[in-house]
Amino acid sequence: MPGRAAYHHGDLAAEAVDEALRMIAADPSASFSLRALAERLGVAHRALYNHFATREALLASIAARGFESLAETLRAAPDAPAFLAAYVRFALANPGLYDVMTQRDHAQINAHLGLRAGVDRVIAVALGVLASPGADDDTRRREVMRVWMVAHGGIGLQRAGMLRLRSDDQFVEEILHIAGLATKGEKA
Amino acid sequence: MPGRAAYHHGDLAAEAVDEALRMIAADPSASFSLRALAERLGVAHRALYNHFATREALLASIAARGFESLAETLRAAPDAPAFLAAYVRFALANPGLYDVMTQRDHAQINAHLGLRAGVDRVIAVALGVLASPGADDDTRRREVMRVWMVAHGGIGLQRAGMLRLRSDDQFVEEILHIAGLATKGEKA
DNA sequence: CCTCAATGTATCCAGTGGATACATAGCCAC
DNA sequence: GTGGCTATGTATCCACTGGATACATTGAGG
Repeated sequence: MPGRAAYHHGDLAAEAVDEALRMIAADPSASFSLRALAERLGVAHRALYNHFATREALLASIAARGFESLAETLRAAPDAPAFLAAYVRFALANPGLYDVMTQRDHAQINAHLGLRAGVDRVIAVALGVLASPGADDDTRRREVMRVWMVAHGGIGLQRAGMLRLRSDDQFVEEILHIAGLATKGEKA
Repeated sequence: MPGRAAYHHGDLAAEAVDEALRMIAADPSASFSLRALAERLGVAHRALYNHFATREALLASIAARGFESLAETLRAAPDAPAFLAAYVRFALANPGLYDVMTQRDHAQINAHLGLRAGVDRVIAVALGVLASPGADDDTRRREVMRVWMVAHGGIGLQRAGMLRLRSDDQFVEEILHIAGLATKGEKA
């Protein structure tokens, strides 16, 4: 449980998440290991279990931080094309983190308070930028989901090498086109 | 490599892929293990390495079979809504396999011949069903990519529990709506 | 028959997530 | 103070993983 001050180490829970984020950013392809994290923190690997019940719980906390960070990034987007571009660039710039964020198990998202909150913040920002102000809730939700699905799916396909696009810049331009949010003439 | 007839076991390579598909279908959440597979085949776990250089190579072969199977399923779809519905249902019905298919590494897809071929077959079918016959290649490709991105992204979000849709049927109906493909009597 | 390469086996290794048992350190009640 | 309580961290073990090396078996072709 965070919030507790320093006993031996000084808030190990927070430091663990910080260091894990650094490790994941440094080498997204390497699978994240509790032992490697513990070694970097100069701590017995078992110490982490005093703060996170399982490895998955730690990953959920990392994901939560990722969604907070993503929401903050997206909040700067003035319109739909900027939103989509920012989302895609975040995912491509932080592939390991994006995986941790989006590959959590169904149940975990609702179980982990911070994670649920992070996801909801992203959705809230999206509703503000992407949805038509006057429309009913169902329509607004669908407008958001459409962009989200295109973005999430496009990222997955791009990273899997299914698309034949060379650079990430090219991909961003292309996905704006595909989503119907062309950079010049754009619709809702 | 395959093609070789029975020495001790009878084509172990083919049997390994078959049995692996069964295991993945039986328990998608369980992480696939070479030892468990070998035990089911009644063979030393190291024997598999005589046919597949690494675990990833085996997974690539599994993915190739998955794409073949998917292409065959999709070929029956008469129009775009049916195509999208069939794709989504395939993924939701075979979650473990779909993960193996879509989470291969970029380089692997082009390295593994069968895998590349399987992906291309799916794309070919998609072009036939989803693209406007008269349009130029860029437009046709984008039409396919748009549906593919919505499908792939939607599946990922649904499975991650990001959407709030209860049943898979509900999800199929919703994604047809979101993709702008009418929801009249379609069912797979 | 006899060689030889393909195939399968035995055994080892380092690394993993996780569990149990124990040591330590700070806080509070007395 | 002091003694206990609980949160924290450590030591050690376990079953399991992917992978490597060394060896046994098998069957086909000379």
